[in-house]
Amino acid sequence: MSGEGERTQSQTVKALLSLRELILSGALGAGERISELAMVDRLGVSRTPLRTALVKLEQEGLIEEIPSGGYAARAFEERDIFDSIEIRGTLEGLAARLAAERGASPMRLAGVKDCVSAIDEIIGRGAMSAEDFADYVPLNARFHAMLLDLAQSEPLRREVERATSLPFASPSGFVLAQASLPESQRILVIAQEHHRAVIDAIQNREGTRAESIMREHARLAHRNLQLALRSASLALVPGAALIRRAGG
Amino acid sequence: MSGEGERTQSQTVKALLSLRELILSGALGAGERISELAMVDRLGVSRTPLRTALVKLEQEGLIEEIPSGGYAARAFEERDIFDSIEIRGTLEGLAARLAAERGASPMRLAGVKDCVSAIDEIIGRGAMSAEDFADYVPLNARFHAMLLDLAQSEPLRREVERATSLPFASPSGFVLAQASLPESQRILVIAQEHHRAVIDAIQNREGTRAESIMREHARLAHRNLQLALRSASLALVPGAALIRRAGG
DNA sequence: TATAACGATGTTGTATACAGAAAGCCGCAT
DNA sequence: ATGCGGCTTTCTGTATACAACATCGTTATA
Repeated sequence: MSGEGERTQSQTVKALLSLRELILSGALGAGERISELAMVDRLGVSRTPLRTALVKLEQEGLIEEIPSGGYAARAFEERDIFDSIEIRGTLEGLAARLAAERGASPMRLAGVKDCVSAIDEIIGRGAMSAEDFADYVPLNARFHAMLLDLAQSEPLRREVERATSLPFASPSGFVLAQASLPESQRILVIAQEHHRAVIDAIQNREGTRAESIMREHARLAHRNLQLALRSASLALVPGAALIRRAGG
Repeated sequence: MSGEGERTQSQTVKALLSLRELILSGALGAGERISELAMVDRLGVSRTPLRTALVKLEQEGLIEEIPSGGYAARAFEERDIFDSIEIRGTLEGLAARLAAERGASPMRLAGVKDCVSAIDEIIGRGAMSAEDFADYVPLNARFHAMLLDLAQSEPLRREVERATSLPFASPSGFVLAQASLPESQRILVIAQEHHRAVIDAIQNREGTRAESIMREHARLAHRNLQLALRSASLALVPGAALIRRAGG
Protein backbone atom coordinates (compact mmCIF):
# COMPACT_ATOMS: atom_id res chain seq x y z
CA MET A 1 0.00 0.00 0.00
CA SER A 2 2.83 2.43 -0.62
CA GLY A 3 1.86 5.88 -1.65
CA GLU A 4 3.71 5.83 -4.91
CA GLY A 5 1.93 2.73 -6.07
CA GLU A 6 -0.32 4.86 -8.21
CA ARG A 7 2.50 6.40 -10.11
CA THR A 8 3.26 3.31 -12.12
CA GLN A 9 -0.26 2.81 -13.39
CA SER A 10 -0.49 2.10 -17.07
CA GLN A 11 -1.63 4.65 -19.58
CA THR A 12 -4.68 2.52 -20.27
CA VAL A 13 -5.77 2.60 -16.65
CA LYS A 14 -5.09 6.29 -16.51
CA ALA A 15 -7.24 6.86 -19.59
CA LEU A 16 -9.98 4.59 -18.25
CA LEU A 17 -10.25 6.33 -14.90
CA SER A 18 -10.08 9.84 -16.31
CA LEU A 19 -12.53 9.13 -19.06
CA ARG A 20 -15.02 7.49 -16.73
CA GLU A 21 -14.84 10.45 -14.41
CA LEU A 22 -15.29 12.83 -17.30
CA ILE A 23 -18.34 10.96 -18.54
CA LEU A 24 -19.96 10.60 -15.12
CA SER A 25 -19.47 14.27 -14.42
CA GLY A 26 -21.44 15.03 -17.54
CA ALA A 27 -18.58 16.91 -19.18
CA LEU A 28 -19.27 14.99 -22.38
CA GLY A 29 -22.68 15.60 -23.85
CA ALA A 30 -24.72 12.42 -24.09
CA GLY A 31 -25.23 11.33 -27.66
CA GLU A 32 -22.48 13.34 -29.24
CA ARG A 33 -19.32 11.74 -30.42
CA ILE A 34 -16.35 11.64 -28.07
CA SER A 35 -13.52 13.01 -30.16
CA GLU A 36 -10.44 10.90 -29.66
CA LEU A 37 -8.06 13.66 -30.57
CA ALA A 38 -9.69 16.02 -28.10
CA MET A 39 -9.38 13.38 -25.38
CA VAL A 40 -5.75 12.79 -26.26
CA ASP A 41 -5.09 16.46 -25.60
CA ARG A 42 -7.21 16.46 -22.48
CA LEU A 43 -5.97 13.29 -20.83
CA GLY A 44 -2.37 13.29 -21.95
CA VAL A 45 -2.29 9.76 -23.33
CA SER A 46 -1.98 8.62 -26.89
CA ARG A 47 -4.81 7.26 -28.97
CA THR A 48 -3.96 3.61 -28.41
CA PRO A 49 -4.61 3.37 -24.66
CA LEU A 50 -7.46 5.82 -25.07
CA ARG A 51 -9.20 3.52 -27.54
CA THR A 52 -8.65 0.57 -25.23
CA ALA A 53 -10.39 2.51 -22.50
CA LEU A 54 -13.23 3.34 -24.86
CA VAL A 55 -13.77 -0.33 -25.66
CA LYS A 56 -13.88 -1.15 -21.97
CA LEU A 57 -16.31 1.63 -21.20
CA GLU A 58 -18.53 0.43 -23.98
CA GLN A 59 -18.66 -3.04 -22.45
CA GLU A 60 -19.35 -1.36 -19.15
CA GLY A 61 -22.40 0.29 -20.62
CA LEU A 62 -21.33 3.86 -20.06
CA ILE A 63 -20.84 4.70 -23.72
CA GLU A 64 -22.18 3.24 -26.95
CA GLU A 65 -20.86 2.76 -30.43
CA ILE A 66 -21.95 5.22 -33.09
CA PRO A 67 -22.86 3.46 -36.33
CA SER A 68 -20.67 5.76 -38.36
CA GLY A 69 -17.73 5.22 -36.06
CA GLY A 70 -16.57 6.28 -32.64
CA TYR A 71 -18.40 6.37 -29.34
CA ALA A 72 -20.83 8.61 -27.49
CA ALA A 73 -21.85 8.89 -23.86
CA ARG A 74 -25.17 7.20 -23.16
CA ALA A 75 -28.19 8.77 -21.55
CA PHE A 76 -30.30 6.81 -19.09
CA GLU A 77 -34.02 6.96 -18.58
CA GLU A 78 -35.43 6.62 -15.10
CA ARG A 79 -36.68 3.22 -16.13
CA ASP A 80 -33.21 2.06 -17.14
CA ILE A 81 -31.97 2.90 -13.69
CA PHE A 82 -34.94 1.21 -12.09
CA ASP A 83 -34.23 -1.92 -14.08
CA SER A 84 -30.52 -1.83 -13.30
CA ILE A 85 -31.31 -1.70 -9.61
CA GLU A 86 -33.75 -4.56 -10.02
CA ILE A 87 -31.07 -6.59 -11.80
CA ARG A 88 -28.62 -5.94 -9.02
CA GLY A 89 -31.18 -6.94 -6.41
CA THR A 90 -31.96 -10.12 -8.29
CA LEU A 91 -28.31 -11.08 -8.59
CA GLU A 92 -27.56 -10.24 -4.98
CA GLY A 93 -30.58 -12.30 -4.09
CA LEU A 94 -29.10 -15.18 -6.00
CA ALA A 95 -25.82 -14.72 -4.17
CA ALA A 96 -27.58 -14.79 -0.82
CA ARG A 97 -29.54 -17.90 -1.76
CA LEU A 98 -26.43 -19.72 -2.92
CA ALA A 99 -24.60 -18.73 0.25
CA ALA A 100 -27.46 -20.12 2.30
CA GLU A 101 -27.82 -23.32 0.32
CA ARG A 102 -24.14 -24.05 0.09
CA GLY A 103 -23.34 -22.99 3.56
CA ALA A 104 -21.04 -20.25 4.78
CA SER A 105 -18.19 -20.92 7.15
CA PRO A 106 -18.58 -19.44 10.66
CA MET A 107 -15.40 -17.48 10.13
CA ARG A 108 -16.67 -15.72 7.04
CA LEU A 109 -20.02 -15.12 8.65
CA ALA A 110 -18.26 -13.57 11.62
CA GLY A 111 -16.53 -11.15 9.29
CA VAL A 112 -19.84 -10.05 7.83
CA LYS A 113 -21.28 -9.65 11.30
CA ASP A 114 -18.39 -7.45 12.28
CA CYS A 115 -19.16 -5.28 9.31
CA VAL A 116 -22.78 -5.00 10.36
CA SER A 117 -21.73 -4.09 13.89
CA ALA A 118 -19.54 -1.34 12.54
CA ILE A 119 -22.52 0.05 10.67
CA ASP A 120 -24.59 -0.23 13.84
CA GLU A 121 -22.10 1.96 15.58
CA ILE A 122 -22.49 4.69 12.96
CA ILE A 123 -26.26 4.60 12.97
CA GLY A 124 -26.25 4.57 16.74
CA ARG A 125 -24.63 7.97 16.77
CA GLY A 126 -28.07 9.48 16.32
CA ALA A 127 -28.45 12.43 13.99
CA MET A 128 -25.96 11.64 11.28
CA SER A 129 -23.59 14.19 9.87
CA ALA A 130 -22.09 14.25 6.41
CA GLU A 131 -18.98 12.60 7.80
CA ASP A 132 -21.08 9.85 9.28
CA PHE A 133 -22.43 9.16 5.83
CA ALA A 134 -18.93 9.21 4.45
CA ASP A 135 -18.09 6.51 6.99
CA TYR A 136 -21.19 4.57 6.10
CA VAL A 137 -20.67 4.30 2.35
CA PRO A 138 -17.48 2.18 2.35
CA LEU A 139 -18.81 -0.05 5.11
CA ASN A 140 -22.00 -0.62 3.17
CA ALA A 141 -19.97 -1.43 0.07
CA ARG A 142 -17.91 -3.81 2.14
CA PHE A 143 -20.99 -5.60 3.40
CA HIS A 144 -22.24 -6.15 -0.11
CA ALA A 145 -18.84 -7.35 -1.27
CA MET A 146 -18.58 -9.80 1.61
CA LEU A 147 -22.06 -11.12 0.98
CA LEU A 148 -21.09 -11.72 -2.61
CA ASP A 149 -18.02 -13.59 -1.42
CA LEU A 150 -20.18 -15.87 0.68
CA ALA A 151 -21.69 -17.34 -2.47
CA GLN A 152 -18.21 -18.42 -3.52
CA SER A 153 -19.11 -18.14 -7.16
CA GLU A 154 -16.69 -16.55 -9.56
CA PRO A 155 -19.22 -16.23 -12.41
CA LEU A 156 -21.69 -14.54 -10.10
CA ARG A 157 -19.03 -12.25 -8.76
CA ARG A 158 -18.18 -11.12 -12.27
CA GLU A 159 -21.81 -10.59 -13.16
CA VAL A 160 -22.63 -8.58 -10.05
CA GLU A 161 -19.54 -6.44 -10.44
CA ARG A 162 -20.56 -5.66 -13.95
CA ALA A 163 -24.14 -4.93 -12.98
CA THR A 164 -22.96 -2.51 -10.32
CA SER A 165 -20.48 -0.72 -12.54
CA LEU A 166 -23.21 1.71 -13.48
CA PRO A 167 -22.92 4.06 -10.54
CA PHE A 168 -26.60 4.48 -9.93
CA ALA A 169 -27.05 0.72 -9.81
CA SER A 170 -24.41 0.25 -7.14
CA PRO A 171 -25.40 -0.36 -3.52
CA SER A 172 -23.99 2.97 -2.47
CA GLY A 173 -25.23 4.94 -5.43
CA PHE A 174 -28.05 6.79 -3.75
CA VAL A 175 -26.82 6.73 -0.22
CA LEU A 176 -25.19 10.11 -0.56
CA ALA A 177 -28.34 11.60 -2.00
CA GLN A 178 -30.17 10.10 0.93
CA ALA A 179 -28.06 12.03 3.37
CA SER A 180 -29.88 15.28 2.73
CA LEU A 181 -33.31 13.75 3.04
CA PRO A 182 -35.32 13.74 6.24
CA GLU A 183 -36.17 10.06 5.74
CA SER A 184 -32.53 9.09 5.66
CA GLN A 185 -32.22 7.87 9.21
CA ARG A 186 -35.26 5.68 8.92
CA ILE A 187 -34.13 4.20 5.62
CA LEU A 188 -30.75 3.30 7.05
CA VAL A 189 -32.38 1.58 9.99
CA ILE A 190 -34.43 -0.52 7.59
CA ALA A 191 -31.40 -1.29 5.47
CA GLN A 192 -29.55 -2.42 8.54
CA GLU A 193 -32.42 -4.69 9.51
CA HIS A 194 -32.09 -6.25 6.07
CA HIS A 195 -28.39 -6.75 6.58
CA ARG A 196 -28.96 -8.50 9.86
CA ALA A 197 -31.86 -10.58 8.55
CA VAL A 198 -30.00 -11.87 5.52
CA ILE A 199 -27.13 -13.04 7.69
CA ASP A 200 -29.60 -14.83 9.91
CA ALA A 201 -31.20 -16.47 6.90
CA ILE A 202 -27.88 -17.59 5.49
CA GLN A 203 -26.82 -18.96 8.84
CA ASN A 204 -30.05 -20.96 9.07
CA ARG A 205 -29.72 -22.13 5.49
CA GLU A 206 -32.95 -20.43 4.53
CA GLY A 207 -32.20 -19.81 0.88
CA THR A 208 -35.53 -18.43 -0.25
CA ARG A 209 -35.70 -16.06 2.67
CA ALA A 210 -32.19 -14.82 2.08
CA GLU A 211 -33.01 -14.19 -1.56
CA SER A 212 -36.21 -12.29 -0.82
CA ILE A 213 -34.48 -10.08 1.68
CA MET A 214 -31.76 -8.99 -0.73
CA ARG A 215 -34.32 -8.26 -3.40
CA GLU A 216 -36.30 -6.12 -1.05
CA HIS A 217 -33.09 -4.53 0.12
CA ALA A 218 -32.30 -3.32 -3.38
CA ARG A 219 -35.78 -1.87 -3.60
CA LEU A 220 -34.77 0.65 -1.00
CA ALA A 221 -32.66 2.09 -3.77
CA HIS A 222 -35.79 2.40 -5.89
CA ARG A 223 -37.32 4.59 -3.27
CA ASN A 224 -34.16 6.61 -2.96
CA LEU A 225 -34.14 7.00 -6.72
CA GLN A 226 -37.65 8.40 -6.66
CA LEU A 227 -36.85 10.75 -3.81
CA ALA A 228 -33.61 11.92 -5.37
CA LEU A 229 -35.21 12.55 -8.74
CA ARG A 230 -37.78 14.77 -7.13
CA SER A 231 -35.39 16.71 -4.98
CA ALA A 232 -32.31 18.84 -5.35
CA SER A 233 -30.04 16.18 -3.92
CA LEU A 234 -29.86 14.41 -7.27
CA ALA A 235 -26.61 16.19 -8.02
CA LEU A 236 -24.98 14.18 -5.25
CA VAL A 237 -25.35 10.85 -6.99
CA PRO A 238 -22.47 10.06 -9.30
CA GLY A 239 -23.46 10.04 -12.93
CA ALA A 240 -26.54 12.12 -12.29
CA ALA A 241 -25.71 14.17 -15.36
CA LEU A 242 -26.45 11.12 -17.51
CA ILE A 243 -30.01 10.77 -16.26
CA ARG A 244 -32.54 12.01 -18.74
CA ARG A 245 -35.51 13.35 -16.83
CA ALA A 246 -38.91 12.20 -18.03
CA GLY A 247 -40.12 15.73 -18.53
CA GLY A 248 -37.56 16.52 -21.16
CA MET B 1 -14.93 -19.56 -46.31
CA SER B 2 -12.24 -17.73 -48.18
CA GLY B 3 -14.84 -16.02 -50.34
CA GLU B 4 -14.99 -12.29 -50.58
CA GLY B 5 -18.58 -12.04 -49.41
CA GLU B 6 -17.54 -10.91 -45.95
CA ARG B 7 -15.30 -8.20 -47.26
CA THR B 8 -17.14 -5.37 -45.54
CA GLN B 9 -16.58 -6.59 -42.02
CA SER B 10 -13.97 -4.74 -40.06
CA GLN B 11 -10.67 -6.24 -39.10
CA THR B 12 -11.69 -6.03 -35.46
CA VAL B 13 -14.80 -8.11 -36.04
CA LYS B 14 -12.82 -10.54 -38.09
CA ALA B 15 -10.28 -10.91 -35.31
CA LEU B 16 -12.99 -11.23 -32.68
CA LEU B 17 -14.87 -13.99 -34.47
CA SER B 18 -11.78 -15.94 -35.43
CA LEU B 19 -10.24 -15.67 -32.01
CA ARG B 20 -13.40 -16.70 -30.26
CA GLU B 21 -13.67 -19.73 -32.48
CA LEU B 22 -10.06 -20.64 -31.86
CA ILE B 23 -10.51 -20.38 -28.12
CA LEU B 24 -13.75 -22.33 -28.03
CA SER B 25 -12.27 -25.07 -30.16
CA GLY B 26 -9.55 -25.46 -27.57
CA ALA B 27 -6.80 -24.68 -30.03
CA LEU B 28 -5.26 -22.39 -27.41
CA GLY B 29 -4.24 -24.11 -24.23
CA ALA B 30 -6.03 -22.75 -21.20
CA GLY B 31 -3.74 -20.82 -18.92
CA GLU B 32 -0.95 -20.23 -21.37
CA ARG B 33 -0.37 -16.86 -22.91
CA ILE B 34 -1.96 -16.09 -26.24
CA SER B 35 0.91 -14.74 -28.28
CA GLU B 36 -0.21 -11.71 -30.22
CA LEU B 37 2.38 -12.13 -32.90
CA ALA B 38 1.36 -15.73 -33.47
CA MET B 39 -2.26 -14.65 -33.77
CA VAL B 40 -1.32 -11.92 -36.20
CA ASP B 41 0.20 -14.56 -38.44
CA ARG B 42 -2.67 -16.92 -37.94
CA LEU B 43 -5.58 -14.53 -38.39
CA GLY B 44 -4.14 -12.16 -40.93
CA VAL B 45 -4.90 -8.94 -39.06
CA SER B 46 -2.52 -6.52 -37.45
CA ARG B 47 -1.96 -6.24 -33.73
CA THR B 48 -4.25 -3.26 -33.26
CA PRO B 49 -7.59 -4.92 -34.11
CA LEU B 50 -6.34 -8.11 -32.52
CA ARG B 51 -5.78 -6.37 -29.22
CA THR B 52 -9.21 -4.77 -29.43
CA ALA B 53 -10.66 -8.24 -29.84
CA LEU B 54 -8.66 -9.46 -26.86
CA VAL B 55 -10.06 -6.70 -24.66
CA LYS B 56 -13.58 -7.60 -25.71
CA LEU B 57 -13.06 -11.29 -25.10
CA GLU B 58 -11.71 -10.51 -21.67
CA GLN B 59 -14.89 -8.60 -20.81
CA GLU B 60 -16.81 -11.54 -22.22
CA GLY B 61 -15.10 -13.82 -19.75
CA LEU B 62 -13.51 -16.14 -22.26
CA ILE B 63 -9.96 -15.04 -21.52
CA GLU B 64 -8.26 -13.42 -18.55
CA GLU B 65 -5.45 -10.98 -18.08
CA ILE B 66 -2.07 -12.37 -17.09
CA PRO B 67 -0.44 -10.26 -14.37
CA SER B 68 2.78 -10.00 -16.29
CA GLY B 69 1.00 -8.90 -19.44
CA GLY B 70 -1.11 -10.41 -22.16
CA TYR B 71 -4.05 -12.77 -21.97
CA ALA B 72 -4.71 -16.48 -21.58
CA ALA B 73 -7.72 -18.66 -22.30
CA ARG B 74 -9.68 -19.47 -19.17
CA ALA B 75 -10.59 -22.90 -17.93
CA PHE B 76 -13.98 -23.57 -16.39
CA GLU B 77 -14.87 -25.89 -13.56
CA GLU B 78 -18.14 -27.76 -13.67
CA ARG B 79 -19.32 -25.53 -10.90
CA ASP B 80 -18.59 -22.38 -12.90
CA ILE B 81 -20.81 -23.70 -15.65
CA PHE B 82 -23.48 -24.67 -13.17
CA ASP B 83 -23.45 -21.17 -11.74
CA SER B 84 -23.48 -19.54 -15.15
CA ILE B 85 -26.58 -21.52 -16.04
CA GLU B 86 -28.14 -20.55 -12.75
CA ILE B 87 -27.40 -16.89 -13.46
CA ARG B 88 -28.98 -17.13 -16.86
CA GLY B 89 -32.05 -18.79 -15.39
CA THR B 90 -32.32 -16.12 -12.75
CA LEU B 91 -32.08 -13.31 -15.27
CA GLU B 92 -34.48 -14.94 -17.69
CA GLY B 93 -36.79 -15.39 -14.73
CA LEU B 94 -36.55 -11.68 -14.06
CA ALA B 95 -37.34 -10.99 -17.69
CA ALA B 96 -40.41 -13.19 -17.56
CA ARG B 97 -41.59 -11.58 -14.35
CA LEU B 98 -41.16 -8.08 -15.73
CA ALA B 99 -42.98 -9.06 -18.91
CA ALA B 100 -45.86 -10.40 -16.82
CA GLU B 101 -46.00 -7.43 -14.48
CA ARG B 102 -45.67 -4.78 -17.15
CA GLY B 103 -47.86 -6.54 -19.63
CA ALA B 104 -47.03 -7.80 -23.09
CA SER B 105 -48.95 -6.68 -26.16
CA PRO B 106 -51.09 -9.38 -27.81
CA MET B 107 -49.12 -8.90 -30.99
CA ARG B 108 -45.81 -9.69 -29.38
CA LEU B 109 -47.29 -12.59 -27.49
CA ALA B 110 -48.65 -13.95 -30.76
CA GLY B 111 -45.16 -13.88 -32.19
CA VAL B 112 -43.84 -15.93 -29.30
CA LYS B 113 -46.70 -18.36 -29.65
CA ASP B 114 -45.89 -18.82 -33.31
CA CYS B 115 -42.39 -19.68 -32.30
CA VAL B 116 -43.63 -22.28 -29.84
CA SER B 117 -45.88 -23.75 -32.49
CA ALA B 118 -42.95 -24.10 -34.84
CA ILE B 119 -41.09 -26.00 -32.15
CA ASP B 120 -44.16 -28.16 -31.61
CA GLU B 121 -44.05 -29.13 -35.24
CA ILE B 122 -40.46 -30.32 -34.91
CA ILE B 123 -41.07 -32.31 -31.76
CA GLY B 124 -44.19 -33.77 -33.30
CA ARG B 125 -42.12 -35.45 -35.97
CA GLY B 126 -41.43 -38.23 -33.53
CA ALA B 127 -37.98 -39.72 -33.41
CA MET B 128 -35.79 -36.72 -34.07
CA SER B 129 -32.88 -36.80 -36.47
CA ALA B 130 -29.79 -34.67 -36.33
CA GLU B 131 -31.39 -32.29 -38.83
CA ASP B 132 -34.42 -31.99 -36.61
CA PHE B 133 -32.14 -30.83 -33.83
CA ALA B 134 -30.46 -28.44 -36.20
CA ASP B 135 -33.90 -26.96 -36.86
CA TYR B 136 -34.68 -26.86 -33.18
CA VAL B 137 -31.66 -24.91 -32.01
CA PRO B 138 -32.34 -21.60 -33.82
CA LEU B 139 -36.03 -21.75 -32.95
CA ASN B 140 -35.20 -22.28 -29.31
CA ALA B 141 -32.76 -19.38 -29.42
CA ARG B 142 -35.48 -17.29 -31.04
CA PHE B 143 -37.94 -18.12 -28.29
CA HIS B 144 -35.52 -17.01 -25.64
CA ALA B 145 -34.71 -13.82 -27.52
CA MET B 146 -38.39 -12.99 -27.93
CA LEU B 147 -39.08 -13.65 -24.29
CA LEU B 148 -36.31 -11.27 -23.40
CA ASP B 149 -37.85 -8.67 -25.70
CA LEU B 150 -41.14 -8.96 -23.86
CA ALA B 151 -39.55 -7.46 -20.78
CA GLN B 152 -38.75 -4.36 -22.80
CA SER B 153 -35.74 -3.63 -20.70
CA GLU B 154 -32.54 -2.56 -22.36
CA PRO B 155 -30.38 -3.05 -19.24
CA LEU B 156 -31.74 -6.54 -18.77
CA ARG B 157 -31.21 -7.34 -22.43
CA ARG B 158 -27.57 -6.35 -22.15
CA GLU B 159 -27.07 -8.36 -19.01
CA VAL B 160 -28.66 -11.51 -20.37
CA GLU B 161 -26.74 -11.27 -23.59
CA ARG B 162 -23.57 -11.04 -21.63
CA ALA B 163 -24.50 -13.91 -19.35
CA THR B 164 -25.22 -16.10 -22.35
CA SER B 165 -22.06 -15.21 -24.21
CA LEU B 166 -20.38 -18.13 -22.51
CA PRO B 167 -21.50 -20.87 -24.87
CA PHE B 168 -22.28 -23.43 -22.22
CA ALA B 169 -24.50 -20.94 -20.44
CA SER B 170 -26.57 -20.19 -23.51
CA PRO B 171 -30.04 -21.69 -23.90
CA SER B 172 -28.88 -23.83 -26.80
CA GLY B 173 -25.54 -24.79 -25.34
CA PHE B 174 -26.34 -28.36 -24.41
CA VAL B 175 -29.11 -29.04 -26.85
CA LEU B 176 -26.76 -30.53 -29.37
CA ALA B 177 -25.21 -32.77 -26.76
CA GLN B 178 -28.71 -33.80 -25.83
CA ALA B 179 -29.35 -35.04 -29.32
CA SER B 180 -27.36 -38.19 -28.81
CA LEU B 181 -28.92 -39.03 -25.49
CA PRO B 182 -31.87 -41.37 -25.10
CA GLU B 183 -33.59 -38.89 -22.78
CA SER B 184 -33.51 -36.17 -25.38
CA GLN B 185 -37.07 -36.47 -26.60
CA ARG B 186 -38.46 -36.40 -23.09
CA ILE B 187 -36.37 -33.39 -22.12
CA LEU B 188 -37.55 -31.45 -25.15
CA VAL B 189 -41.14 -32.21 -24.33
CA ILE B 190 -40.62 -30.83 -20.85
CA ALA B 191 -38.82 -27.76 -22.19
CA GLN B 192 -41.71 -27.13 -24.53
CA GLU B 193 -44.15 -27.38 -21.66
CA HIS B 194 -42.12 -24.70 -19.91
CA HIS B 195 -42.27 -22.52 -23.00
CA ARG B 196 -46.01 -22.80 -23.16
CA ALA B 197 -46.49 -22.32 -19.43
CA VAL B 198 -44.41 -19.16 -19.24
CA ILE B 199 -46.41 -17.59 -22.04
CA ASP B 200 -49.59 -18.46 -20.18
CA ALA B 201 -48.22 -16.94 -17.00
CA ILE B 202 -47.17 -13.75 -18.75
CA GLN B 203 -50.54 -13.47 -20.43
CA ASN B 204 -52.29 -13.82 -17.08
CA ARG B 205 -49.92 -11.38 -15.46
CA GLU B 206 -48.67 -14.01 -13.06
CA GLY B 207 -45.21 -12.63 -12.43
CA THR B 208 -44.02 -15.01 -9.78
CA ARG B 209 -45.16 -18.04 -11.73
CA ALA B 210 -43.49 -16.81 -14.90
CA GLU B 211 -40.27 -16.29 -12.99
CA SER B 212 -40.30 -19.73 -11.39
CA ILE B 213 -40.91 -21.41 -14.70
CA MET B 214 -37.95 -19.81 -16.39
CA ARG B 215 -35.71 -20.71 -13.49
CA GLU B 216 -36.77 -24.28 -13.63
CA HIS B 217 -36.41 -24.18 -17.38
CA ALA B 218 -32.76 -23.29 -17.11
CA ARG B 219 -32.29 -26.16 -14.70
CA LEU B 220 -32.93 -28.52 -17.57
CA ALA B 221 -29.55 -27.35 -18.76
CA HIS B 222 -28.10 -28.44 -15.44
CA ARG B 223 -29.30 -31.94 -16.08
CA ASN B 224 -27.98 -31.83 -19.60
CA LEU B 225 -24.66 -30.65 -18.25
CA GLN B 226 -24.47 -33.62 -15.92
CA LEU B 227 -25.42 -36.04 -18.65
CA ALA B 228 -23.04 -34.54 -21.15
CA LEU B 229 -20.14 -34.55 -18.73
CA ARG B 230 -20.64 -38.22 -18.11
CA SER B 231 -21.01 -39.23 -21.72
CA ALA B 232 -19.09 -38.99 -24.93
CA SER B 233 -21.40 -36.35 -26.35
CA LEU B 234 -19.56 -33.62 -24.48
CA ALA B 235 -17.50 -32.88 -27.56
CA LEU B 236 -20.67 -31.59 -29.24
CA VAL B 237 -21.09 -28.65 -26.93
CA PRO B 238 -19.20 -25.58 -28.08
CA GLY B 239 -16.37 -24.68 -25.78
CA ALA B 240 -16.19 -28.16 -24.31
CA ALA B 241 -12.43 -28.01 -24.55
CA LEU B 242 -12.42 -25.30 -21.89
CA ILE B 243 -14.15 -27.46 -19.32
CA ARG B 244 -11.79 -28.79 -16.71
CA ARG B 245 -13.06 -32.13 -15.56
CA ALA B 246 -13.15 -32.65 -11.83
CA GLY B 247 -11.07 -35.81 -12.03
CA GLY B 248 -8.14 -34.39 -13.87
C1' DT C 1 24.80 -30.85 -8.33
C1' DA C 2 22.18 -26.96 -7.30
C1' DT C 3 21.76 -22.09 -7.53
C1' DA C 4 22.24 -17.50 -8.80
C1' DA C 5 23.56 -14.06 -12.00
C1' DC C 6 23.51 -12.60 -16.67
C1' DG C 7 22.65 -11.95 -21.33
C1' DA C 8 19.82 -12.96 -25.46
C1' DT C 9 15.40 -13.19 -27.19
C1' DG C 10 10.78 -12.46 -27.59
C1' DT C 11 6.81 -10.10 -25.61
C1' DT C 12 3.61 -6.57 -24.51
C1' DG C 13 2.25 -1.59 -24.01
C1' DT C 14 2.46 2.74 -26.29
C1' DA C 15 3.06 6.27 -29.80
C1' DT C 16 2.51 7.57 -34.34
C1' DA C 17 1.86 7.47 -39.47
C1' DC C 18 -1.41 6.69 -43.05
C1' DA C 19 -5.60 5.59 -45.75
C1' DG C 20 -10.36 5.71 -46.34
C1' DA C 21 -14.64 7.52 -44.88
C1' DA C 22 -17.71 10.74 -42.66
C1' DA C 23 -19.11 15.44 -41.75
C1' DG C 24 -19.31 20.02 -42.37
C1' DC C 25 -19.09 24.06 -45.50
C1' DC C 26 -19.39 26.94 -49.21
C1' DG C 27 -21.27 28.15 -53.48
C1' DC C 28 -24.78 27.56 -56.86
C1' DA C 29 -29.07 26.78 -58.88
C1' DT C 30 -34.04 26.79 -58.30
C1' DA D 1 -34.93 31.35 -48.83
C1' DT D 2 -33.88 26.62 -49.66
C1' DG D 3 -32.13 22.39 -51.36
C1' DC D 4 -28.24 20.16 -53.66
C1' DG D 5 -23.51 19.05 -55.20
C1' DG D 6 -18.86 19.06 -54.74
C1' DC D 7 -14.91 20.13 -51.98
C1' DT D 8 -12.24 20.47 -47.85
C1' DT D 9 -11.42 19.20 -43.33
C1' DT D 10 -11.49 16.16 -39.74
C1' DC D 11 -12.22 11.84 -37.96
C1' DT D 12 -11.79 6.90 -37.11
C1' DG D 13 -9.77 2.29 -38.11
C1' DT D 14 -5.55 0.05 -39.08
C1' DA D 15 -0.68 -0.90 -39.54
C1' DT D 16 3.72 -0.42 -37.78
C1' DA D 17 7.85 1.28 -35.18
C1' DC D 18 9.91 1.45 -30.76
C1' DA D 19 11.03 1.00 -25.92
C1' DA D 20 10.55 -1.20 -21.54
C1' DC D 21 9.90 -5.47 -19.63
C1' DA D 22 9.38 -10.48 -18.86
C1' DT D 23 11.15 -14.91 -19.95
C1' DC D 24 14.28 -18.37 -20.72
C1' DG D 25 18.55 -20.53 -21.51
C1' DT D 26 23.39 -20.41 -20.30
C1' DT D 27 27.23 -20.09 -17.54
C1' DA D 28 29.87 -19.60 -13.62
C1' DT D 29 30.26 -20.48 -8.77
C1' DA D 30 29.48 -22.46 -4.19
